[in-house]
Amino acid sequence: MKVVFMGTPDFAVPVLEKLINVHDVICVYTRAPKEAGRGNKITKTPVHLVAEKNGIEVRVPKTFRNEEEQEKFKALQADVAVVAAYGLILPKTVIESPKLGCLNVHASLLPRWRGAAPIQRSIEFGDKESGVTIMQIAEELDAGAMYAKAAVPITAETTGGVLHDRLAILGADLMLEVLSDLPNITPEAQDEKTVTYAAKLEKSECRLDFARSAQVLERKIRAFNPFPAMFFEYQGERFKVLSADIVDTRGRAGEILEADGKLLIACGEKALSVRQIQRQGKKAMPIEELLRGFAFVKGMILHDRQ
RNA sequence: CGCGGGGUAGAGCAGCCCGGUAGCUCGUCAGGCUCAUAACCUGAAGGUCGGAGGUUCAAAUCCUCCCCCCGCAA
Repeated sequence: MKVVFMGTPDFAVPVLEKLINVHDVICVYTRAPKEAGRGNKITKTPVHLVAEKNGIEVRVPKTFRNEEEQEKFKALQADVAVVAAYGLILPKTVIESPKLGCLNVHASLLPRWRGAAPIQRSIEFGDKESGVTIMQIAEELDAGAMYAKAAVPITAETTGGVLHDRLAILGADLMLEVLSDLPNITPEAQDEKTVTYAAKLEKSECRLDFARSAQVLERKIRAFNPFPAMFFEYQGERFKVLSADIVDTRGRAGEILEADGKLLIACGEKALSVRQIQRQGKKAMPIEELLRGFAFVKGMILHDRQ
């Protein structure tokens, strides 16, 4: 099939790569390169790089609102468009242009967790499972009828990063399955009553608020590992906490209960024993390693707000 | 030229500002103690202080350039 692919971040890469193996990807749309990272260097998107490597035409329109861009899309005469975390709103004319429509892969079991950060939110809110959904693109965000879903369990060890990578591959495989039998599948409408929304991740929610319970914080730490990562400040330095265990101990919220061999911090309810930590300017490491050369003062209170 | 931190023994850190025999915690090895142990005691090995120049009687430390890692902001 003649496929147009639209996607931007790492999550979209496995889908694109698998599509290239099986179908005729005639054009790739992605977000325009922009200044990013240290030094603010111009950086192409992960999808952009993969497309280039495979010699596929890359288009980076800023918007689809103008007719010219819409016409250019139609002129491709694609059989189907596959969209994965593209980041641009598609107007109706574009959605309806490919013969078999536009398919989207979304990293949740819709209608739960429509929106920007479904992977992290599912872990943060203690869901027992997550998954991917292949659906039609509709004008309303993530609201299209569903072709297929695949679920994966969320365990006490599931981090945002691990789940992200797993769903990216699962989504890619499921997308290919659906494409192979597309005309014979009848999409199922989403139950609007059970819709939830996954708000995008904000830096402001990454500061550890030790007044909250250890359970809530541990889930957030796990969901936000490795990115954007929860952190606390100690003597003006920032420390990311990549993983932690819940310990049944009490203390004043934010108090360093132990700092020798382990780092135990009291929370509003129970306490957190830090496992993986990253000091600013340093690499992530097990807490025991940092503690061999760096001393936290026992009894000090880590404030949630400065 | 976005802002900033860092590269010192296998690991984690101090020392650098105010040049003068390279140090701490852990690990490793050997021995001792112990019913025993990730415990304790004694001893040992292990470093061209990221690289290259420069200043100096003398550079981990001061100056210049380069390489690598990371945090922040976008």
